[in-house]
Amino acid sequence: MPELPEVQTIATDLDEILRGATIRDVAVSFDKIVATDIARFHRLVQGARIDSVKRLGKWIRLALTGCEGPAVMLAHLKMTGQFILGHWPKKDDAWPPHTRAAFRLTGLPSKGDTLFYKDIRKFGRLRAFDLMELDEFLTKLNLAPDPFEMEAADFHQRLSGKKSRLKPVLLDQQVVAGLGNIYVDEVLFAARLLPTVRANTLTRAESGRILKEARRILTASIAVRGSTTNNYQGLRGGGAFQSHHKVYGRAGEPCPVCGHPIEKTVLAGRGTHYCPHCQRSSR
DNA sequence: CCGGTCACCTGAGTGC
DNA sequence: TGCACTCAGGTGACCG
Repeated sequence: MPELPEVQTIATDLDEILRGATIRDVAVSFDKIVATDIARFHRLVQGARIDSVKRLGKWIRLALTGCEGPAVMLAHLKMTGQFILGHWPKKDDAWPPHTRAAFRLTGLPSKGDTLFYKDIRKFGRLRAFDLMELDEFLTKLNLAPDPFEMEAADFHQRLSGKKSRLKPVLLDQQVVAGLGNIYVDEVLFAARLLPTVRANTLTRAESGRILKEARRILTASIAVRGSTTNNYQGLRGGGAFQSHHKVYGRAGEPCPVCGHPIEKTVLAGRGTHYCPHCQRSSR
């Protein structure tokens, strides 16, 4: 579901609400959602204080202080994961629909005492680590910096090492973190480059344009709490950036720049939207 | 290294 | 109404 702006919105909200709270109870109702050893997950998380919540690419990172010292919970929402605040169910009450895990907290300002992790499609994953394990995991993940953290020269260098088309390269979280299917299409439209262009053929001006447009679009989206299509709900409702999408989800509609109908194809297995008139392979 | 396909899952929308 | 089919904001594994 979420890409950088949506994850940023969620992490910022969670940080504000959860910072300083303590996790009193943990319940996991779908075991596969926890991708590290589940008994250890409980040991690391139960009783821990939440020190901060931050975004890392499309990951959410909760810094914890538990009985065994510092720990970290990483969450990846994949397509349909959500964090929602609510109330710990009384004895026989059911969990809210699609609840996969729940964290009962003390020290919350209001709005309930429980953080629910919901996930319709069950693709999302929660992990808990001590700091050494985290280091090991992040090394394996090899996550690239996001567009705000990356210099233009570094970005150009990374693209110049890839023979593939721009679409799959920009989706690759080891090349640049945070972009997903919506924002890649939007960024390439703004940068006036076709998604089929080979990444290693770009000039510095072209790669610079991609990075600049990525920052501009992501910033604009964060300012309105991200894009909402189907399932995304932040802690305070959905975002509004979908109404600013120029090509994503607009196949057949006129291009906002030239009026030519927006086309949709499949590239790298993903629906890909573009204007064949405004977007070119070079120049 | 690259591209294509599938797997992981559920639900919404569409067309007959 | 019911059914079959397609598609969905992500990623990882597998194969040629």
